[in-house]
Amino acid sequence: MTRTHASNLPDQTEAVLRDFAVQSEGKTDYANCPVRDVLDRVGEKWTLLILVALAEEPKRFSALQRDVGDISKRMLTQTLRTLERDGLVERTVYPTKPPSVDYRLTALGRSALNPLASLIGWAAESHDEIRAARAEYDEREVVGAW
Amino acid sequence: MTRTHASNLPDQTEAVLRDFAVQSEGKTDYANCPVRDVLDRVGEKWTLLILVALAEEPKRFSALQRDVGDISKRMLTQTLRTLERDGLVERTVYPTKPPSVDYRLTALGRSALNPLASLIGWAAESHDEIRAARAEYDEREVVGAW
DNA sequence: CTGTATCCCCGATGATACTG
DNA sequence: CAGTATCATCGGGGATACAG
Repeated sequence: MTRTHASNLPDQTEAVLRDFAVQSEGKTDYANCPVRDVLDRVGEKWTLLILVALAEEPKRFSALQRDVGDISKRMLTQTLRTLERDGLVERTVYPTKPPSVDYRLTALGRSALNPLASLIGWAAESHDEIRAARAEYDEREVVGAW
Repeated sequence: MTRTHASNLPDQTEAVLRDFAVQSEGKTDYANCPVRDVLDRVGEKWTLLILVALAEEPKRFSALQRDVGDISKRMLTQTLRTLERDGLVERTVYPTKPPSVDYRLTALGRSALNPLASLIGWAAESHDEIRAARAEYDEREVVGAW
C-alpha cells in the first residue's frame, strides 16, 4: 500500500494507478495491455473529434464530415468502422435512394465521454501553463547554446 | 443550451464537451487546437506509461527504462525531454561520477494523473465489453462474407 | 449520398553503434 | 550511467479516382 510520493491525489486516482502499475508489473507485453489497447484508439487522429461530434446528437455521414472539419472520407469511414467494431458507435442504414446512414453513440460510447471530458477539461485548463513551460524551456535552450 | 441526446451524462461532462464543441465550431484548424495539442501527447506511445511510472516516485533513467518495459533509450530520452519541455516532468542531474539523473513529476504533471486515471479506469472497466463487441462484429463479417 | 480502391509520402519508432 | 548520432522501417494518413 505504498502511497505515491508527495501525494495530493484523490484515493480514487491512487487506486487506479496502483492497479495499472501492478498489472503491468515487469511485463514487456505492451501489445496485450488493455489500457494501451484503448489508449491507442484515443491517440488516433480523429477518434476523439468524432466521439465529441456524436455526443451532441446522431449524425449522418456528410454532417459528420462537415462538423469534424477537414477529415477525408477515407479516414472518416475508417475511424467510424473501428468505433463501430469496438461497440462505441452504432451505424444505421436507411435504404432510401440515394442511401442515408446515421451514426450514434451506444451506451458504451456515451460512457466514454466522461473520462474523455475529464481529459479535455484538464487540457483546456492546463494549456496556458504548458505553453508557458515550453516558452521557458526553449528560452533556456537558446541561451544555453551561446 | 442544447442537451446532448438521450443524455445521462453529468452536467460537468456536458459543460466540458459543449465548450470544446463551441471552440472547435466550424474551424478547420486542427493544428491550433489546445486539446489536440495535449491529446496528441497522450497518444504518443510511451508518454502515459512514463507518467504512471513516475507517479509512484522519482526515478532514475535506468530505473525508468526497466519499469516502463521494452522502451529504447532513444525513445525514453525523447519522451522525457518532451515531458520536461511541457513542464510535466522535472529533470535533476547529480554531477557524480558516473553521472546520475533523476526524473520526477511537477505539480502540473501530478495534476495530469487525475484525468489520466479516469481514462485508465474506464479502459480497464470497459475492455471486456469492447472485446466482446469486436468478437461479435468480426463474427458478423465472416458470416456476411458467405 | 455514402462509401471503396489505389497510390504515395512522411514522421514516429526501432536498432545499432558510439561517447562524456 | 546516461545519454547522442545515424540509419532503416513501418504504417498512419492524405490525395485522387471510381462505384452502388
